[in-house]
Amino acid sequence: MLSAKMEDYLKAIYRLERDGDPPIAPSTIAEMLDVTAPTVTSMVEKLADRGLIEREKYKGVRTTPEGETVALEIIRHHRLLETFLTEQLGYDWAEVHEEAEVLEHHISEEFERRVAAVLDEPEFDPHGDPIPSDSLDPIDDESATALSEHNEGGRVEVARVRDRDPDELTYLSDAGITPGTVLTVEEVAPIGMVTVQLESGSSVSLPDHIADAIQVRAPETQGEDGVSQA
Amino acid sequence: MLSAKMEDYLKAIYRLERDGDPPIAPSTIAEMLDVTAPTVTSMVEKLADRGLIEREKYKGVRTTPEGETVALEIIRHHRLLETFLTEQLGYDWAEVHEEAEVLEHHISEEFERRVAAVLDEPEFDPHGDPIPSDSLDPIDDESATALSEHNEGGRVEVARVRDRDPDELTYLSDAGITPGTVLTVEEVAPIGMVTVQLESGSSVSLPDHIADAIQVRAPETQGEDGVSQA
DNA sequence: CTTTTGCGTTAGACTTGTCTAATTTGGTGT
DNA sequence: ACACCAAATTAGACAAGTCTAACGCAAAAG
Repeated sequence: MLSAKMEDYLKAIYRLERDGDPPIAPSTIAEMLDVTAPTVTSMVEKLADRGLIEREKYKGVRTTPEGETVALEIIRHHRLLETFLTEQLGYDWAEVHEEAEVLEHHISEEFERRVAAVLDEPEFDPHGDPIPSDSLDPIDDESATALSEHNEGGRVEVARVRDRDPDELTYLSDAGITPGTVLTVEEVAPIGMVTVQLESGSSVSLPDHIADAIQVRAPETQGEDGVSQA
Repeated sequence: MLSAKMEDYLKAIYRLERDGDPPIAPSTIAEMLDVTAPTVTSMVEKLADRGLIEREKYKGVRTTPEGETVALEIIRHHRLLETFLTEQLGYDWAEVHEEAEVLEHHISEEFERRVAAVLDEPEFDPHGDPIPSDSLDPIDDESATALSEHNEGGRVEVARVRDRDPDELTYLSDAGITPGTVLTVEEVAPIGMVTVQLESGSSVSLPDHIADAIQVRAPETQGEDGVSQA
């Protein structure tokens, strides 16, 4: 059996592979998990022994297919739990991350199955992140672009919000911005700020680091066709 | 913060106090938790240092009020989870114990509150065990008697089933015996077996160890007054 | 082609929870 | 009162996961 810690490392490595490029340097892992470099060295040795990552000394690591499957399993747990907490227990999207971060390591496969069934096999979590399927096939993550890359006048739909800061998430949902929200880029100020206009007409200004975290795509062509992820 | 292990010891000690009498001997704790005696010695030292139990060397331990509160908190988590798993996720009462045994250590206070609210502040879990209130006051456990102590002809209502063996629990629920079931003692055989008759007319024979685990009380005088725990 | 410098690894220690083996304690039986 | 026995404690070891300090590699700078 894998420990919760090993699962955390695997999840972190997988995430870093998705963003940057393999191999992933120990220092990067250390920073993400807030541990020291020697701690990472000893843990990656263990994961490599188990065949969950490939390791090249002094270079870095990359997940093996088995390691990727483990990471996807944990991510599936995490996102199912986040969805469950919001839909069934009335949590706000700002609160769910922390709770899911702990529980993801402790639920059984039975629990996973039953939650997925109760939620009707959801495909996206409350932040718009895709939930890996039961078969744990790799997910394609890259169909959306950051809001910060769009120019004034662009009309887009929020796909995902890659921010886990509770205050910032609460601010966004209070402002009416959640996955599915359609908005227009009103102004890109040169001082590190983007102002968007919602369909309700209200304007919201966002600092760059938040505009970076908001992933958007072309709006649903129109109307309610029922396949929106919200 | 308390580790999951410390919580397990506290819960075990509290349970043993409820059954037998304090002080609780280390060997008893060791057996319940399936660890060796020296392991218990070192753990009770730690718990005593933290003020959660009182310890008399070579005698045994007893919980302090703070220790009791911790135990009740974990028991509340456990029983709320068992109730939640059956009512909201469709688990069978035979399956819930194991899952709750793990999760009880990992849910937040927020999760506890929300589950309790969704379930409308339940007072009993699926096995008929009382759920400690939010204020964690000690619960009185002793209003019921074992089915095995009743004589032929006695008519009783099942209050709790203190058995966690999945096969036995499945057998009982398949036979129609769950908390709230009214039954009559049909025969007490001298070979370690009790036969009861359900209101449906069907008879069920039970070995002593199961009849010991079934706690009963005088049936609700009659009719549906809505305060039954089922 | 050598030196520097940053990052990674090695060495060694600490904590938690566990074990086995050895020793001590306290009550029992004669 | 003494010996004995069962149970508890002490002693010492180990695995997991972490740290700090010391050392070594390898790529960049000159």
